[in-house]
Amino acid sequence: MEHGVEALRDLFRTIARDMGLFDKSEATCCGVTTAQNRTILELGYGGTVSLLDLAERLGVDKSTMSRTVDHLVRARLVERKQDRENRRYVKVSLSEQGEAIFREIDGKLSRYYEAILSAIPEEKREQVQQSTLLLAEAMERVTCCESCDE
Amino acid sequence: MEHGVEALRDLFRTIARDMGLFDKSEATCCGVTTAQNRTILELGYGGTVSLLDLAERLGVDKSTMSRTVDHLVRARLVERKQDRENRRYVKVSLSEQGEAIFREIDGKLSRYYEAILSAIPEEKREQVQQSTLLLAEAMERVTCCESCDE
DNA sequence: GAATAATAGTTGCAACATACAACCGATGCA
DNA sequence: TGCATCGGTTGTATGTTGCAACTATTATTC
Repeated sequence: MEHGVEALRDLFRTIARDMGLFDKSEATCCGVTTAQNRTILELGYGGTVSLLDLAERLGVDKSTMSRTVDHLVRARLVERKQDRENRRYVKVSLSEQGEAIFREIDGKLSRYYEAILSAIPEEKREQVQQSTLLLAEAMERVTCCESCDE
Repeated sequence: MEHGVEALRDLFRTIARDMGLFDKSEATCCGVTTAQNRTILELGYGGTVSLLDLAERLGVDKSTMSRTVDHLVRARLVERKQDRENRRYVKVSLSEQGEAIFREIDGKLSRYYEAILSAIPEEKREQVQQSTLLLAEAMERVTCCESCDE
């Protein structure tokens, strides 16, 4: 079990690396930067959200988020709307063109994960999927209960 | 199996998100940026490498790499040395202080993955580790054989 | 062996990402 | 009514990113 940590870490290093590379290629293919890509995905999956919400989900400062949204608005991919109920809030959502880009990226992602699944021996797929779920749950529990400096 | 792709993608979204957040916190905790952090890790695990090699592994342009190394050299964490055999090459390696930072980050990573493993039911750990290996192998095969636009 | 090509790296440039701090307007609370 | 808080934006400074042009070094070709 002890040496297993090292192995797990190594594996995650390659996984993170591969995901990062795909992330980049996927973004540049669609003519957006990776930060913009992540924003589009978050909006595509999560629907309309406030700017601060968006910043929190992506783990960036609200000022950074504001400017990334600026770029996307200028590119006509995203729309800013003031919330009528509470005028402090800015509701951010995908435009028509933004939705199109989202569907394109989403399709790329589906094909990517489809390819990964296909590359796993058929009789192992069930096990891998179940394990991925366990892993995701474990990570969720760890990241939300742990500060960085202890 | 078909709906499994969607599930897998969703899981990976949360995994990628959590890893990204940890990546960031781990870097800022040690006083370096995430790009610098990745560079330090690559040098720590991979030893002395050429600049172009480093750029390729991290998936960035050589100019970007050159400048990131600049910053690390200025911060005394990394050393540049011309290769005597072939004077075109620049050998990049961690300095004494760079090694120290690396060990610090490496320790953080170990504790992180240790925590994740601990958060997985004991009787499932073996399975999860095996699955992670399968997944990493599958991703490796997919990313290296696939262009982004098909 | 000299001309040429290819390779490794650096630098100029322009755009974007990033965080912190200061600020502004809107809302909540006392 | 006045103060605090909250959501966002803007100023500032630094880092990241890629493309293209450049230098220096090595390999190739004739």
